[in-house]
Amino acid sequence: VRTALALIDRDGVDGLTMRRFGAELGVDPMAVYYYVPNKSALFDGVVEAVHDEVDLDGIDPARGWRAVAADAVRRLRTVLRRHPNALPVLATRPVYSARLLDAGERVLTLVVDGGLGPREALDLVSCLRAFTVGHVLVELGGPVGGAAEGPGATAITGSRHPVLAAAVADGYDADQQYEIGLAALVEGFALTRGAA
Amino acid sequence: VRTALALIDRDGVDGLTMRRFGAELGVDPMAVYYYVPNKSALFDGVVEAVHDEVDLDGIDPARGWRAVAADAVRRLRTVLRRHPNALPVLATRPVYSARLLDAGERVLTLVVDGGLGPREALDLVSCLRAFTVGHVLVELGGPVGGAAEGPGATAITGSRHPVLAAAVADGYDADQQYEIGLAALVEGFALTRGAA
DNA sequence: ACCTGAACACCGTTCAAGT
DNA sequence: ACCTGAACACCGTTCAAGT
Repeated sequence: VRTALALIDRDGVDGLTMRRFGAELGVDPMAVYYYVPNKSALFDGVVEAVHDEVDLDGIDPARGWRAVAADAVRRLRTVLRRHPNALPVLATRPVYSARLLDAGERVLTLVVDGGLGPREALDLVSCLRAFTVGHVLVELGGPVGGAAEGPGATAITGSRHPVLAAAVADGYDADQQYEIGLAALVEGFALTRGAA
Repeated sequence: VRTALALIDRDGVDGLTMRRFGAELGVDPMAVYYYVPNKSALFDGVVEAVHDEVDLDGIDPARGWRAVAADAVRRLRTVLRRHPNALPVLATRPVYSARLLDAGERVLTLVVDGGLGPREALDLVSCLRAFTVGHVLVELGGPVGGAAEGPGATAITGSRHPVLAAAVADGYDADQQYEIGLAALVEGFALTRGAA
C-alpha cells in the first residue's frame, strides 16, 4: 500500500496501474491479485494510509473545543496538501473501515472533552472536514486568480470581471483564506449553537 | 455535451467512453474527435454544463450579502446533488473558461451589491463553495452513520465508538447539518470580518 | 467538411498452470 | 502458499482513407 501511495504521488492517479504496481514491487503484475481482490481495494488502502499520516497526538482538550477542532482539521489539511495527486481519491471514495471509524471517534472524543456535546461535535467536525477537503481541492486545482493551464483557459480581465479583478488586486493567499473560513466556521458555530 | 452528461448521470464516470459516447450519438465512435480534441475537453464541457444549471436569477441583493451568498450556494448544492455521478469530475477538475469566470463574477457582484467589499466577497464565496462541494461529496459518499456498502465496511459499535454512537443516536440529517454549517460560516464571517 | 475503420499501445481481471 | 503468463474484453488516440 505504501508503494501504491508513492506511485500515485509520483505519477498521479492514472499512474497507478496494476501492471506498473507489480513492476515496482519487482514481481509479476498479476501476483498482486493474490493479496488484493482488485484495484478498488488498493485505493481504499491508499485512503487509509493517507489518513494514518494525520497526527492527533499532542492536541490538548484543555484548550477548549474550538482550538481542538481547529487544530485537528489543520493537521488534516497539512496531510492532504502533502499528497496532491491522491486527493481526488480521498475526496471521492468513502471508506468505512474500522481504522477510519476509530480515528473519527478519537477526534470526536477530543472535541467532546473540550466541552461540546456529542451531536454538536459531530456536526462541527463534519462541517470543518467538508470545508477543509473542499478548500484544498480548489487550492490544488490552481490559483483562483486565473493563470490556469491548458487550452480554453481565460484570464481575468478588468473590463469583463471588475469585481473579481478588484478582489484579487492585492494578492490571493490560500492559507490566509483557509484560516478566515476556519475561524468563521468555528466562531459562527459557537454563536449559533454555542456552548461556553 | 448534453449527451455526455446524460451518459455520466446514467452510467457513472466510467460509463462515459468515447466509444459509448459515439454510439449514443449514432455515429462512428471516432467521429467525435472531429469536434472535441480529447476526452479531457469533453469532461470540461460537462463541468460547464452542470454549472450552467445553477440559476442565479431572482436573487435580490437588497436582502443583504448574507442572504445573497447563502442562497447562491444553496442553489449550487441543489444542482450538485442532481448529478451525483458527475460530482467527482466537478470537484476534481479546475476549469477556467470564460463562461465559468463570468458566472463567478456574477455571484461576486450580487454579494458586493449586498454590501460586502470585493475581497471579503471573494473570501466568503470561496469558503462557502469549498464547504458546499465538500459537504455534498461526503453526503453522496454515503451516510456518516455507517451502513456503508462493500467489503471491509464496519458499522459503528456503541462499545468501540461511544461518542460517535451518541452523536448519531437521534438521527443524522445531511440537509440540516448543511444549514448549520452554512449559518455558522456566514454568521462567523460577519462576526470576524463583519460589515453591517 | 465530415465521417469511417483499422491499428497501436495500453488497461483491469480471470484462469489454468507452474513450483 | 505463492507466483507466472497467456488470454479476454475493453480502453483513448492516431491516422490513412473514404465521400
